[in-house]
Amino acid sequence: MHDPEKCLSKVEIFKTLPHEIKEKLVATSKHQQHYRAGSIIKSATEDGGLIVIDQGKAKVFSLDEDGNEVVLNILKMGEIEGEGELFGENKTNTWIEALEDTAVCSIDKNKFQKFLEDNPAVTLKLLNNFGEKIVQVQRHEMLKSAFNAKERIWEYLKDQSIETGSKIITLSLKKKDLAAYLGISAETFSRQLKILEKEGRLKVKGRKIELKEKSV
DNA sequence: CCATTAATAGGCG
DNA sequence: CGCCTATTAATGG
Repeated sequence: MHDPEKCLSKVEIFKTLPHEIKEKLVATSKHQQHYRAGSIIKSATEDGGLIVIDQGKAKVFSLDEDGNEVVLNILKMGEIEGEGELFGENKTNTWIEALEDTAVCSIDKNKFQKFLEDNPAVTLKLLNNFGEKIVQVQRHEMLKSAFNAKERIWEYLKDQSIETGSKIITLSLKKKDLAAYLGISAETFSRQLKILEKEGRLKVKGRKIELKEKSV
C-alpha cells in the first residue's frame, strides 16, 4: 500500500520535517496518481501545483517557435517540479510527460502556500532548492548551445562519472530519451557514441558505458 | 512464436 | 546535423 508520508519523505526539502508537520502536508496533497509511459502528467495550460515524483521518471519540456520539443529537465524519484509557479513564474508553456510508468503526488498550490506561511524553514529550503535547479537548468541549456553533439555526450558522461564516482556508467534513461535531453536526435547520439568508442575514449555495452582512463 | 518498442544503419537535404 | 525509412535487437505475452 502507498504511504503518503513516505512519498513526501523522498523529497529533499521535506525529509527532515517532524511527523506532525508531514501529516499536515499529507492532508493537502493528492497521492499516488499513476501515469503510463508516454502519458502527459501536466499539460501546458494547467497548473499542476507542486508535483512530486514518487516513482518513475518524467521529462519537463516546452515547445520552441517551430513547435519542436525542448527538454528542460528530467525528473527522477523524489524530485519536485512546479515550485516556479509558487513564485509567480509563468509556466504555461511547460509540459511534463512520463518517460516510464510513473506515480506522482501533487500538492495544491494555494494550500501549499498556506502551509509555507506556517513553516518558514521549509520556504527557505524550497527557495534554495529552486535556486540550485535554476542554475542546473541554465548550465544545461548553456552546454547545449556551446558544444556539438559529440562533446555534449562526452560532457554528460564525464559528469555522470564524477557523480557516481565510477568509470562505469549505467544509463538511467533510454538512449533516445537521453538524446532528447541532450538536444540531439537518437540517431546522432548512436553515431557519435560509436565514434567515441572508435576513438578509444569509451566502451559501450548496452546501457553500460565504460570511460577509458587516458581520456578522462 | 507474434507484436511492440528501442537501437542502429544508410540515404538524403 | 536532423529527418526519414529499413533493418536488427531487445522485450513482453
